[in-house]
Amino acid sequence: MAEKTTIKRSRQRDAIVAFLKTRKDHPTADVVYQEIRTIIPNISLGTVYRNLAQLSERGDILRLPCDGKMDHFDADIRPHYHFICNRCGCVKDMELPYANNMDELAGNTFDGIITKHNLLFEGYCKECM
Amino acid sequence: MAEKTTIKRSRQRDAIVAFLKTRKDHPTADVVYQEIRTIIPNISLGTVYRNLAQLSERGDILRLPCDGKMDHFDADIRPHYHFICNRCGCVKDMELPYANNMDELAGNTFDGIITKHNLLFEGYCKECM
DNA sequence: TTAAAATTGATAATAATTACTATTTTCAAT
DNA sequence: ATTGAAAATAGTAATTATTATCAATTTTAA
Repeated sequence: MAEKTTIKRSRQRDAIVAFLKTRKDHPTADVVYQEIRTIIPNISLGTVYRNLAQLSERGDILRLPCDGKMDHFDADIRPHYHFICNRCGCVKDMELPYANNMDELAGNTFDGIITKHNLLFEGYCKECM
Repeated sequence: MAEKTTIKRSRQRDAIVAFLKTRKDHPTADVVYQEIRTIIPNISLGTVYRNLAQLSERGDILRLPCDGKMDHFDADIRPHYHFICNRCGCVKDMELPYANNMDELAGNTFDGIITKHNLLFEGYCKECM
């Protein structure tokens, strides 16, 4: 039952995490791939996808769904909201306080269990205005 | 400049809108396709995608992005929030009041223009609990 | 009725992501 | 340090959802 699975470190995964920590712009999988390739030239794109998925499932990074566009990834795991520019596609942090009680509040009027919420703002960033 | 484009009605598009209006569960494009096929057997999947895109761009229906899963479509165009079940994937309406001032509020702490926001709740529906 | 433009069905193409598999790497127990 | 089982990888193939293409059909204003 309890699928015990030992996690072993890898140079590739360490590099992905280290790279994400240097960036504030929440790169996509393909950007991570291109950048890591400058360090580990023969890393596979599948490896990048696999590790981004594993890391976000473990809670070591955040996966940011962006309304149909490609997911972005964030090494800052503190819950916070994001903005996506409809022109250039950049993703930025919002300074709004995170609504910790939002799920509980929403649950009061919902027949089921609410485990989380995702709030994404859209518009145009200052560079695109 | 102003791309004036006359819209002509079509049996296929009328059928898609009519179908969506009979449903409260916000179907995906492929569900729309399967259902419309019982009325118009040789309708093309491309036609369904094309019309769902056109209709949502015109504001006649809502496109609901669902955190990486397939988009769902809603004939009820009054702004409201949604929930997606992480087990069965169903999408349901939330009864929460829509925050009309959210974009303006968020704009106060953001250097750019915010045109809209998308709030999606996740968890388990009552059938899946 | 007619003709220009929108729409369609059928199919091909694309883009993003996942699956597969033989090989390599990691690491706990010797 | 050595070993061996499990995890991870590179490279590639396959899949999935969606969009593009285009000749033929349909719509609608004049």
